[in-house]
Amino acid sequence: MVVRELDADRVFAALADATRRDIVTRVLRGEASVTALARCYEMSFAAVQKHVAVLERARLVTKERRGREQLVRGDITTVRAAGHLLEQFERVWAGRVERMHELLAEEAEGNPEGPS
Amino acid sequence: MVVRELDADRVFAALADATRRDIVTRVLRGEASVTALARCYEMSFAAVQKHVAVLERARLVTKERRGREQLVRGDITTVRAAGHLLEQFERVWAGRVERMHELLAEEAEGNPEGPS
DNA sequence: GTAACGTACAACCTCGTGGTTGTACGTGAG
DNA sequence: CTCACGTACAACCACGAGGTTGTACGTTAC
Repeated sequence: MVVRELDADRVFAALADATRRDIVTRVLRGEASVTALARCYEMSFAAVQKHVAVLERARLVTKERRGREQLVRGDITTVRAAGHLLEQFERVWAGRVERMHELLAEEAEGNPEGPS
Repeated sequence: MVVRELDADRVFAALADATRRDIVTRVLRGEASVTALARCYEMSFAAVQKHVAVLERARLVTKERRGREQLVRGDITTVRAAGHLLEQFERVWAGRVERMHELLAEEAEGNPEGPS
């Protein structure tokens, strides 16, 4: 397996919100309970809980029960998987540039073996 | 300027759709008109047009009029900017690991100058 | 045991998104 | 000039996202 299947739709959608990106940053720095996270933002506990749920479905965070608390921690592997997807765009783009160079080279050489 | 201000919300939201990611791939490989793109997908022209508009607002693509056509091309710099944002998550995560190592080191040394 | 805490979830509202069809307008070809 | 083409945009619909409040349930503290 490629470490794990990446649900690109869910991951990018989850990252498309400033609050959620902030939550990811916090729990990447160190685990935190849902209520501890909720205290950081000016919105209801339920709202934060939903954000965490979105991040969990995207596998950007994991939850682990400890006593009556639920500890949330960031999952760096999913972040990396998203980064790799972006790198694929880079490769596509680089490939296009390479093809352009080939064309230019052929023209400069007077198309010795180019298409008729 | 940091090359240009990245609107993370818009960029990630734009990337959170398979059709739009496919469009980005195509126009990163080589420019294409909106109708040419529309022919690639089983949805109305207007729908594809909207997707392109979303990508344009996120600056993932640029449009340039040529005659009666509108040429769409991918903007690799925005893709890179998004990648750099993901790398910031990596750094946060790495920083946490580093701090963990410091704590372990202090414990191993018997906390010669640690907190009372 | 009881009370407070941390969590989960349902119901509800509003707004943006992704799709449709229809219409209008500028440009290029014949 | 005329007509087809490429594009733009408005109106509409269905659905999910993001927020709220209220309620319920398990767990810890006292």
